[in-house]
Amino acid sequence: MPKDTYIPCLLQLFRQYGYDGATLARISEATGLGKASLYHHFPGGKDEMVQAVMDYLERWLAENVLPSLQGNGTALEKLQRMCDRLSELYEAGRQPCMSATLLLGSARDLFHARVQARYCAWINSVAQVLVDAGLNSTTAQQRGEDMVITIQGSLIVAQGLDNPDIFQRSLQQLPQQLCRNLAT
Amino acid sequence: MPKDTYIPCLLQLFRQYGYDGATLARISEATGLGKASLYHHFPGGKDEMVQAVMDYLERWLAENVLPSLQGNGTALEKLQRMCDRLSELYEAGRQPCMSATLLLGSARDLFHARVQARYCAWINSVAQVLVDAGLNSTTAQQRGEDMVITIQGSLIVAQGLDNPDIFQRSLQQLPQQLCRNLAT
DNA sequence: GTCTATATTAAGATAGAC
DNA sequence: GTCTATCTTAATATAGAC
Repeated sequence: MPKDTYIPCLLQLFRQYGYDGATLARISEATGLGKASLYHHFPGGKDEMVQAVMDYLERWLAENVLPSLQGNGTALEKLQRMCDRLSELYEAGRQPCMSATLLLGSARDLFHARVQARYCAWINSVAQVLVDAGLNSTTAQQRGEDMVITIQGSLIVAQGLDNPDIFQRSLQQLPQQLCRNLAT
Repeated sequence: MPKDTYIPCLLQLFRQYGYDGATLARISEATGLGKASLYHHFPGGKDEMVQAVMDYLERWLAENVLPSLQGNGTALEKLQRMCDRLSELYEAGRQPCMSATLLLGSARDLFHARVQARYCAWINSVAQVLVDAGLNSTTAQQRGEDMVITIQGSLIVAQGLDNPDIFQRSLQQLPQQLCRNLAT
């Protein structure tokens, strides 16, 4: 089997258990591959597995999330489309975010630079939508940050209260929050 | 030395490295105690260490955060005082939250129930302040949830962007957000 | 591309001296 | 209350057959 086959499975393990908790024993069991086979596909070990998942996620964002911000419609409509895609990615609040899991653990330094770059790109994309809709760039930047804050926070609280609805409610209110005081 | 001496050090390790990443080797080095001494203070091992840190945090919240909600003043003033205390706890955004770190890792099941109870208590306390100020209870509950969402989310994003100012800005805007459309 | 078998290191945990 | 020494298990990783 080509190694791409195992990426969704690896995503699942790393976002649920974190870098340390996703042991080769668990990975072996979940993928159905022996440890030696895993090293055949990923000679760099877990480090390379995480990088491969990040490649996959970056592709997914580039093909699904960012285009929803660039199509037709008002800023509100664009952000609503984006939120629909994010709800898929996080399975309506049932799944944590891998980047958050990696930031909060011993592997932070390994992956921090890449997570930071992705957060920046995402924030800037949302800010650009708001600037195009007439908002000043300082406020637009803040609201881009607020978007990631709300996503990440509601995923944590959904985990903590064991209630995915909290994520869904936050996501549903988010586009209007980001577009408040906007002419369009 | 009494075992309480080591709690702040343990808090630091668990919130930074998580349950798996805070190895006995690291704990031994940071506390200056040998492994056997650690088991003298905490016979239950890391599990008991985390529980002791949670005891400490619950005491800290009960003595610092909750009283700031029960003193004199408007709802806005109460929430501002609470945010000042939280800024101390998270060292102005430079430190992650231990409960989030524990929720996003392999030890989730061990500590989830206790984290859930604390989130609920905290949300209810804030909701009560807003109800007392005239808000209906459904909206007050939602805003209590929004408070934890904003705290947790801004701590994650502060870590991700390596910029604690994001936490400080969110915290500074939070009380007014929670009190919006309020008569008082 | 997958396996069995194994090497190596580090993890959590305990015994018993001081 | 702290230590050294040790045990047991589990972790990452590799060699080499099929």
